[in-house]
Amino acid sequence: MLGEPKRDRKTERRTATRREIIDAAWQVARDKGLGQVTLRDVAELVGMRAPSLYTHFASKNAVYDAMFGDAWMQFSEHRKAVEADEPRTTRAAMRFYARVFFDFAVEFPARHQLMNLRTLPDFTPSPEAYASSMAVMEDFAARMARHGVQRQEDIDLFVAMVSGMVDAQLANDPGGDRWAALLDRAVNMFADNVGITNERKRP
Amino acid sequence: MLGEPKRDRKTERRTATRREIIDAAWQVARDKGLGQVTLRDVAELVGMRAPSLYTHFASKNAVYDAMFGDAWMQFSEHRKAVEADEPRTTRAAMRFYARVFFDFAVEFPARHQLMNLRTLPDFTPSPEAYASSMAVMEDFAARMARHGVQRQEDIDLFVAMVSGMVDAQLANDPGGDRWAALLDRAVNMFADNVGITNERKRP
DNA sequence: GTCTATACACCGATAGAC
DNA sequence: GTCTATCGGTGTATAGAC
Repeated sequence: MLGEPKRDRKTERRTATRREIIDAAWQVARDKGLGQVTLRDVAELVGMRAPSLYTHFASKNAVYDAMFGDAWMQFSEHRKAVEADEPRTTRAAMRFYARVFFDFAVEFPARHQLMNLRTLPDFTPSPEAYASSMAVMEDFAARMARHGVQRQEDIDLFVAMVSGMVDAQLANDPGGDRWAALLDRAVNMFADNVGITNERKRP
Repeated sequence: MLGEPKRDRKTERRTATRREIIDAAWQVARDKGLGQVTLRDVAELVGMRAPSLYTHFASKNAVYDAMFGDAWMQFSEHRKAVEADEPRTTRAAMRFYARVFFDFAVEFPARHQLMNLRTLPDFTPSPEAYASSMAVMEDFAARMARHGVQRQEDIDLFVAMVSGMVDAQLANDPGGDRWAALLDRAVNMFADNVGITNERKRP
């Protein structure tokens, strides 16, 4: 009797197709906006008809859900990719965290909208997709803890502040740097508030 | 010969109908979400057919534009209505400004989305509508100036921070108070940063 | 199993009768 | 000024070809 093949080629093909569909959806979102993603446009980019997408996703919101999880995965990988540049002193590290998040968000507003706002009709991330968001937040909290910032309220304040800078930048000065130029100051303001008194190094 | 009538009854009726349409659109936005506003639903609420709305507005985005201007008018009037409660000391006044804005936004997320985010497909406020937003901001800047906060960057930082708290509250803890409870702390953090050293009174 | 063809209900918008 | 009729486009669903 033959054993099972080492690799399940059928499953591999399915996940590859899902990957293609998600990438196509990102491209449409980047070109036309998050809310302007239509299944017909996505299907055309991957060389299919719109109804065929239902073979791979149960609904359009299921595509959004996969994109939500994917976006936080992207951020997680991007953070790892720039990890070598992370400064060793506390305040500089915090400015770095904020800048990485800010630039990532502003570079692709539709993705930021999906990740950090709840403006899509009838879409709420599934628990599985939300988990990838939580993983990033917990990783961030751990880094902040190493700098002596332990409390959840501190993390919440930092995140809301940086995200607010992003939204102000996108809504009131798209393409400019009016709020980007204020980001370092905002982080220093936060560092003062949580009692970071010097540029002490991490252990 | 008869002179012109003192009041233009036809114009009055037209503006009254526009008012009815805008109010109906707000009701739909509150019930179903900003992006779920359909001309058919709005028309039904005012007792008309959808195409008849085009007699009063050139497009659906023209309705959104009128709502945008109306929303900032609403905030302006609400601010005046609570003016008597404004504390006389600087930090308390700033906490008050933030709280008034925060509560106004959280009470009606769809309105906040229209006022402070740019997530509606193909909608950008017209210069006329944006002017009512600018008027509110200039009034706010004047109040902050009386407390010794003069620079535009300071105002920008304050606004982005408070708006960020609103979005974090709506996206990550809808109906709760996780970020609402951090608002006073955020304002005090800002006051420290701009050098408000005491609870000095306004002149 | 995967995809195509087709249909449905709804959307914003326009044309033209009255 | 409001109506009916209608257009192209949308998300969704199902039947059936291969």
